[in-house]
Amino acid sequence: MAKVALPDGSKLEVADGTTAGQLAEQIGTGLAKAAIAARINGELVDLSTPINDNADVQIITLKDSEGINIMRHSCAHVMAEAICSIWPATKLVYGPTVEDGFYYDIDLDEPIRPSDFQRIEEKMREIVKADKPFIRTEMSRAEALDKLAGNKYKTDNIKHADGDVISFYLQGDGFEDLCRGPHLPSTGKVGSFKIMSVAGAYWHGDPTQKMLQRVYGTCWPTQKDLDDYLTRLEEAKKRDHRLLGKQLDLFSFNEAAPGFAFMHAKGMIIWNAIVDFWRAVHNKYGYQEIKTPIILNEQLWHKSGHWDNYKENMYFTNIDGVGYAIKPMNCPGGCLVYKTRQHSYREFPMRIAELGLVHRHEASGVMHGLFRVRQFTQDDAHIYCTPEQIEQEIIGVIELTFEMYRAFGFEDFHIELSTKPEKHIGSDQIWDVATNALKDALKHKAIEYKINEGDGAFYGPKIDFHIKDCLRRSWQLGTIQLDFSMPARFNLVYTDRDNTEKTPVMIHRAVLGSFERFIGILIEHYGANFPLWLAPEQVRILAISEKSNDYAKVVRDKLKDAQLRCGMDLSDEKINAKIAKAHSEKLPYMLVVGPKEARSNTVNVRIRGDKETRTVVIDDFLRTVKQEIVEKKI
RNA sequence: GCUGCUGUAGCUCAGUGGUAGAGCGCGUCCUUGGUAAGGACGAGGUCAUGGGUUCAAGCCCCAUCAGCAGCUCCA
Repeated sequence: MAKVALPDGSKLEVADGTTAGQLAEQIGTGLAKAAIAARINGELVDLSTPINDNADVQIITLKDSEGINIMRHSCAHVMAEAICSIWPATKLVYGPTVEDGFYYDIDLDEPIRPSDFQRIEEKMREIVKADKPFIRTEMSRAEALDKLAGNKYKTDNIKHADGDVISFYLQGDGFEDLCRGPHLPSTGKVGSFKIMSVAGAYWHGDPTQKMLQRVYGTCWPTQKDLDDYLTRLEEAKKRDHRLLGKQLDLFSFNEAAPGFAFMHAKGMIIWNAIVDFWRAVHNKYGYQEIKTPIILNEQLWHKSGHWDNYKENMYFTNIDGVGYAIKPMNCPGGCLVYKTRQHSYREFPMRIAELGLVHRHEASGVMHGLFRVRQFTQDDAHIYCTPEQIEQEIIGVIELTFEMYRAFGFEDFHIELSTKPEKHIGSDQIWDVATNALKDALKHKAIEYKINEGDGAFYGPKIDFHIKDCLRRSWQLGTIQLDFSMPARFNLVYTDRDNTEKTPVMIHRAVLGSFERFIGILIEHYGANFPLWLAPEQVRILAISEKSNDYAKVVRDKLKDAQLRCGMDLSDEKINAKIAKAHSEKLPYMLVVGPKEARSNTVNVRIRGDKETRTVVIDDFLRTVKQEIVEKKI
């Protein structure tokens, strides 16, 4: 008999050789039915795995996230079988689970098209209906390599696998695939699925390798779960800043300037509101603001290291036969400003901000609305300080960053620390000092972070602040980069207490990152329902009929005098249509005015997303909304 | 940059080798109204661009440009 410990602490005795699946039956028929895999002594295994003595065993069901993932992975195998049966020339590569689904990379010369999805799904349904058991077989690494000799993808997978035991899974009596497992007991346990998309993906993520086809699918325990997921995707798409930006006339793009955004009047109102706020916060945190040229002599970029490390991303031009570059970063220009006069340690830390317009040549395939463009405005700053001041300054930047993010209602962001890349300037020792300074500051603020080895800027390590868009794609906002190299390259100096000249430390930092991207993120974050302080049109007055147009104008003038961004709908439409239109334009406040309101000097206030209305005197309305703007209420 | 898909009215999209379509929006007129879209009429097109096939191309073929999804890369 073998002793088994269950997650609730209870102990159970089972006969030697009992499998995890049989154990589930022993615990209860309900559990046995729901069981799809097990965790024995911390390791996820098939239900067919025998249990040895003194094992901790947990039966995994679809209620566990591991269970869902196992089902999705099994679904990937079902899809692989379906694809192989339709296109026998298919060579399978790798089929992992991802958030909300799975994909399978395949090597097949004939492109799979969205119009093929239906017949793949039909084939998959056949396989699921046949309820074929997943049968695991194991062999040694050498045997596996022998078995798959000639299959470069699978032998490569074996080489990357841990341990000496290599496993295969057979679905029924036909399709077999190399796989670590575990899997569902049989294909019948696969829930509701859908093929989502197909796209190219390099083998091993390496652009020099063959482009494979990556078929994405999703899989959920029930049809309702799948439907809910698809509905969620639809809802998310409605928040897409590219659609909302067009619908609400905020910005546009044109073939004449791919990757360069045209900001429209309404978009600029949001932009300027953010700039005003940004200036106020930076003033509070002791920053000065400068502006440097967009075009600078090529020699400067040789000196800064950009020529050697960033040239592929830069645009160049020529003035009177002399080479110039369009700046991709603001730091060299900032260094020139620093050098215009002497500096003392007494001035430090010197926090110099710049809303700098930079141009970077991005590959054509990576452009993405306002999130990835070729021209953007960075809310940049360079802090010049002594080595002793680094940690405190970084802490200050983190506090400023959090204060700004909070003002926009962002709570869900994560932080990454990136270390020395292959292409870099500066000694290893300098990199260690800089990296540790960033780590210490994060530790001091008790901030959790992820490390990205080799992802730093070429001049120093960095801390990045990331946020997710409506479709859960992650985007970088702010960044803090420590730089010991650029000040030396530009011979920046300050006079220290002991009257000797020393090289300052430079901290590059951006909080919102790029104004363009940040506005895109805000559009998705709010679903374009901007808080009052950001809304392009804060209030619209809707006249009941032409007879009330004059009163509407009186109200409008009063609100304009109070600095509110106020529009007026005097069109030849009924009030219902005016409300519907204002609603579709996501107006925060609608003021309906008719003869009644004109008589009493009031407005009937209708708040976005609220069916209730109330009538108030104009001055009361003004007081309330002005307070809401001052508070930046979200 | 790579793989695949897409490109038709301001927007969203139908369109089967043989006369260019709808809804919304826009303009004019009617309507003068009370809380999420009143009615009539009208204007609006180099079917992305350039080649090719064909008696005939929005539709088929090739190239280019742009967009979308993903990969790689990045704020």
